[in-house]
Amino acid sequence: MARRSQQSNPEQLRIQLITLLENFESELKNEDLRSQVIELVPAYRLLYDLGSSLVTENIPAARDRIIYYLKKYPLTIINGEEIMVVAGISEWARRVRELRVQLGWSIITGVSALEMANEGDLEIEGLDVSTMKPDQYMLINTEQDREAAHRWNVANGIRKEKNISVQEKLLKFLRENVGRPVTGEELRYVAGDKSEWARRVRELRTEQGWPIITKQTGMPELPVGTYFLELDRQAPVHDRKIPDSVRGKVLRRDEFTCKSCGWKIDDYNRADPRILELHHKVHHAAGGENTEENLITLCNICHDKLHAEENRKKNGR
DNA sequence: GGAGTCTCAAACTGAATTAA
DNA sequence: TTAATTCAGTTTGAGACTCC
Repeated sequence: MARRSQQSNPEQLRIQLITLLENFESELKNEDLRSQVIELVPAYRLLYDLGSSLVTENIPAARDRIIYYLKKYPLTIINGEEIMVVAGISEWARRVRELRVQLGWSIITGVSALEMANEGDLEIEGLDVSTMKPDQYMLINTEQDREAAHRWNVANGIRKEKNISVQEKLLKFLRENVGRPVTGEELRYVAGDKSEWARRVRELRTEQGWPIITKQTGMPELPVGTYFLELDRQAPVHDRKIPDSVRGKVLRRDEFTCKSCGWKIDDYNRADPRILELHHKVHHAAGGENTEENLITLCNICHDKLHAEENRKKNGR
């Protein structure tokens, strides 16, 4: 089936629709169901056209009208029915998906919003995203991510892999994108839409020590709902037990800055892909606790140097 | 003729409802 | 209360049609 022809004058469409519905009064007296249904079909067509004609800019494609509408109201919960109206096609959900996964627009649905909100990865001032329904949508970033098509192909390959856990798939995708932000929707897709994917991501961060950060857990300039694997390396085992709450407080106290060399999270670039780590002043092995007082922020370069120096002293070299 | 656009159909999932 | 069923929404490959 191909695209339908579209008329663009809303007032003309409105009048046509009213005329059609008025004429339908006599059809209602007709007892033949099929005849009634056939008479009503043009009204559905007209309603579709009227909805799409509300976008007064000359945007012929339904997909473009959808993103136009979402960009007009970013960080706003949009009902699926609204999108249906401006799209003016029956398969509007298919178009939303293409915009999201193939064209790189950060459109989240209620399903992923809830998952991310539950893990504290999606906080938007003045908005309770956890109340979003599965058929509600939100554009969280008005900038298109043009690398998304490539990432989508990578994600698709990983998603289809057999005999591999959801967590392993998520980690594999993140490691394919070290130093590049990925969206929660992409992670959900990689996970095969299994629930609890956001929890699996948190476990990778807090229990397995992968430096996966979000707006809330270390990189304030990241867009909401975005995940970022800073470096392809795990934190040492003893550093993996630091609670997120303590980690966040120490990073904020130290202003996301290495207390040795002054490297800041803002200085991050792929040519010098450092990460910020927490160093125990009194070593974990010596009974040092995971408290704010006993932790200090260092970049991984300074952290490694410090431990190497301490080992040299310990070995009398 | 090819790119772009759109719909169909089937498989799948989770929520809601109903029956036992 | 639990199991079964229904419903609604999502995803995806395939293919039809339009436009340039």
